[in-house]
This record gives sequence, C-alpha cells and structure tokens, in this order.
Amino acid sequence: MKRLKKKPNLLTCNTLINGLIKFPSLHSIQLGKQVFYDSIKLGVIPQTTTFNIMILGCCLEGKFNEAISFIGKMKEFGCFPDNVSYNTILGFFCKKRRLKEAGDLLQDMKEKGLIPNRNTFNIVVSGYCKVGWLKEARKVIDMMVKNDVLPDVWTYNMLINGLCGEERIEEAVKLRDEMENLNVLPDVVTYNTLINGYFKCGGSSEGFRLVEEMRDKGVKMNAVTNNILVKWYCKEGKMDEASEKVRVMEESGILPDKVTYNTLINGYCKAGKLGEAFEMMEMMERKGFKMDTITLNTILHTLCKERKLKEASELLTSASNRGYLLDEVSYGTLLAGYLKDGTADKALKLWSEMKKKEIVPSIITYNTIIGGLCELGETEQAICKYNELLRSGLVPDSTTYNTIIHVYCKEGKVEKAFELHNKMVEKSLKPDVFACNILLSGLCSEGMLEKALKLFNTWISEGKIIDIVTHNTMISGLCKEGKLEDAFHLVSEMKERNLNPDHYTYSAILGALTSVGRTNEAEEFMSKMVEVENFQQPSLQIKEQNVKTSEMTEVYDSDSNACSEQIIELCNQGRYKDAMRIFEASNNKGITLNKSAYIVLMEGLIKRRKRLSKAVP
DNA sequence: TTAGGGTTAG
Repeated sequence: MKRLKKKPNLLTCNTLINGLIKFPSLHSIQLGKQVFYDSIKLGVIPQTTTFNIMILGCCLEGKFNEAISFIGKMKEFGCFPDNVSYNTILGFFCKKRRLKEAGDLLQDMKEKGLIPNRNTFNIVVSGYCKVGWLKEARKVIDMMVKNDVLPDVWTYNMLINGLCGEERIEEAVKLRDEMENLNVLPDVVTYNTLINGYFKCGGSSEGFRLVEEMRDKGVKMNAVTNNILVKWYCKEGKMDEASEKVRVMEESGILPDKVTYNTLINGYCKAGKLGEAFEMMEMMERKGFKMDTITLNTILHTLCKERKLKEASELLTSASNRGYLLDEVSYGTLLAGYLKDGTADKALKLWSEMKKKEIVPSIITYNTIIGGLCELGETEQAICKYNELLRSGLVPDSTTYNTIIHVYCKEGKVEKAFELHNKMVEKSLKPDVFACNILLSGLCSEGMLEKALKLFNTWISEGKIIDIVTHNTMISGLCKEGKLEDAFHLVSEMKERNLNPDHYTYSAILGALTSVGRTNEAEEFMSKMVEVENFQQPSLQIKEQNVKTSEMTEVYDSDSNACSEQIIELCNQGRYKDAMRIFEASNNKGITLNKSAYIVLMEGLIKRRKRLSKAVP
C-alpha cells in the first residue's frame, strides 16, 4: 500500500499496529510505530484508539515520556485522550512502582475533566498494594464505594495479593470469605494468589489444601497454578518432583509455557545441576519458546554466583548485540556480582552505563547498590544513591530503610536513624526484627542504654518478634554498663522464650565477670560456654562434610575432564555444533561434565542467535 | 482494534 501510495482504511492500520505491538518479537514495536507514521503520510487520520495503541507500545518499551507526549499530540489530529489513554500509562507506572509519576498523571487526568472509572481505581489499588501501602489501598476502595463504583473480583484479588506480599496470609483468606459473602465469587486468580501466598509463608499443606478446594468448587486450574506448584518444588530442591509435575500437567492438558521452562531452568541452576539446566534451555527452544530476558538473567546470575564475572560481563554485551532485551535486572545482577567481589568502581561504572541507556533501576537494584556500597565502607556513595532514589519517585521498602538505618547507627547518628524509623512507620511499613536489632545496637554502642531498654520493652509489649540477636545485643549492652544482674535476668528470660544462649551471649557475660574480678563465676560460665561450643561442634562438622561432598562432585574422572576441555575449546573457537556433538556423545555414555563446560554450552546457546547488523530499524 | 489482578530472573 505504501509503495502504491494507497490510503489504507483506519481499521486496517489500527489492527496492523496493534498486532505488531503485541507480537512479542524484536523491533516489532518500532515497526508498529513506523506503520503509524507511514499511515499519516498516506493521509490516514488517526483516532483516539490509534493513539491508545501507540501509547501501549511506548509503555511496553518502557518509554513513558514518549507515551505521555502522545497524549499531547492527539489534539493536532482533532481527537482527545480518554480513560484508556491514561489508564494504560497509569497501569505501567504502578507496575513499576513509580507512584509519584502515577500520582502526577492522575492529577493531569482529572484536570482534563476525565472521571476515573473502575479500571482507574483498580490500577491505583494495585499500585498501593505493590508497595505495601495497604491502608491507602483500602481508602481507595472506600472511595470507590462512595462513588458508586463497586469493587469487583479484580479489586479484591489485588488487595489479597497485597496482604500475601506482607505475609498476612490469614487476613488474605478472611478477605476471600468476605468477598464471597458480598457475592463476588473468587476465581482462579484468587486461588492462585492464595496458594502462592501460603507457599511463600511456609504453609505448604494449606496451599495444597486450597488446590483441592478449588477443584471441589469447580474453579479450573490453569498454567499459572501449575507454575506456582513447580516453583514450590524447585524452591524445596525437589527437582525430580518438579519435572514430574510438569509431565503430569501436560498429560492433563495444561501445557507448560515460557514461565514453566524458566522456572525449571532457574531451579536446576540453583541446585547446581547445570547440565539439566542446559537441557531445559534446549527443550524450551525445541518446543518453540524463545529464550528471553529472564532466561538470560538467570544465566547471568549463575555466572555471577560461580564468580565468573568476566564471562557475565561479556555475555551482557554479546546478548545485547544479538537482540536480547537487557533490562534493569540484567544490570542489577552483574552489579551485585561486582559488589560482592569488592569492586565498587566496576559496579559504579556499570550503574552509569545503565543510566546512559535510559534503563530505570527498580527499588531492588537501588537496594543492591546501596547495600553493597555500605558493605564496602563506601558510606558517602551509598547515601548519595539513597538520595537519588528518593528523587526518582520510587518508594523505598523495608530493606532500603534497614540499610540506611544501619549506616546511620554505624556512624553514631542514632537520632537520624530514629527519624528514618519513624518515617518507615508513617509509611505503614512495619519495622521488623532486623530494624529493631540495628536500632538497639546503635543505642547501646552510643551509651544510650536506657533508651535501648525502653525500645526493647515496647517491642516485647507490642508482641513483636525478637530473636537471639535482640537478646545478645541487650545483654552485651547491659554488661558494658556493668549491669550484670540485669544481664543474668535477661539470659533466663531468653531461655523462657525458648531461645538458647549461644557463644555471643556467654562471651559478653564472661567478659563482664572477669573485668569486675568475679573469677569463680567466670570459670563456671566458661565451662558452660565450652558446653555450648561442644554442642555446636557436630553441626559444624556436618557443614564441613557438606562442603567436602560438594567439592567431591567437582572432582571428575579423566573422561569427564577430557570431554569438558574439548567442549570449552570448541566453543571458544566458535565451533558450537562440534561442541554439541561431543556433549551428546558424552551424555549418551553417562559422563557428567564439569560446571565450566555446561556454562560455555549455555552461553553458546544464547549466542547462537545471529548477531544483529549495526543498522537497527 | 485500545486500559486493570495471579506464575519465572536479582
């Protein structure tokens, strides 16, 4: 049509653009945009729907500014943005937890005279739930009722998911009952959310009970249910059961999808079974699922875990040249690898590289860099990134707060630490036992024992969880101030709470006793300490044994070594097909290769995709 | 032909 200079019909254009944008292939979104501009040149007048499809495309690419600019462009063509235009962008902002930008957009929407509909409300509820602001989510639901927009099964499902995210599974189940009473029937998503929630909180038997329940109630399981179960088996290290589950599901007509394969690949990598992970990557492609960003990120993580940072960095570059989409997780993964390796300079360089590519870090990546820099003693740099995070409009989570509170305490800025703690509470984030321990240790090391005791007692009276570290922190604080009797008292309280004193407890007390010359008691404690150490000995031995066995698996026979070396050499020469032949032959002989060989095979599989020409459309 | 929930990577 373009060649014949014929003007296409608007519906044809919309359908074509929509198809391209939703078709998950490389550059198809850019192609969709090309069709949009070509159509205009051919005289087609786009309508709101056309713009909305373009907006979706921009959002899928993560180009939010461009998406917003389309809202402005509509006027030139005599049309106006509608709820769909705004809800699309709003949804993506919420998905990415960029609440500040979402709020600004909502304001703009209202100024344009558009009235939020049920979708708009539901998107806002999902945004609040994603960052754990459940009180705010509830407020939105109240507002919905006031505006005569009744919450539906989507609204409830999101709130249930929010509760599960906070590990408040009992309340989530209660909400499910509540919705049933209001005649909003739970669907497969409700069940999937709750099953996943139970698995997350360690309630696997309740999770499986819900699987039965949904069957009894006639709610059909789907691929997502399957994937949640497979994930659980993987997490438990039950890889045989995980793959058996996939086989059984397949027989019952629920076909594995991309998520299933990625879950299994990750499971095998985590279990150190790299050969099986590689086979699963091959299987995925054979079944017609292209490996994607998540597969790539899984392999990147495995490389980093194996401390093969050079390989990871090379894979990041070459995968990008081969058209894999890199995202902030890809960068965040390598970033974590560098930080763990102690190379802050490389991590910071990668951070700026990511920013230059306009890839926006999520809260997890911010937490990685902030925590990593703190660990390496680069406090100033860490605070700098924290400030950058606050400016970005992302919402800090409890990991962020705990990290910064820890830094403040370490620097003796206890007041600042408490300010942050209060802010955390304000944001309806519940300070956990980590936050408590950090604050207590900050107070004790600044000699503010009274305040520490007050916090400790408040914490207990509120029924919050405390652990051995909490007790040890207080005990050593008391010992440092010479309050030995109080320390003894706390040791017995600790035992009453079924927490066994460990060698930190005893050495704190021992130190205090010797420094005031109570040598007899000190000796008595010493023997107790030895008992504890002896008691710990067997578990230490088991650990050592484990280390040995895992090392043992690294010892391969000469056949294995020869094959592995040959494969690595062939891959290095770019002779992937020959390497595969050796792999298949050794597989048939039942030879297990060493990890490095599997890793080069995995890299090879990713790199097999043709290198893109430099002129990208 | 356009917008909202649950599953995979750190």
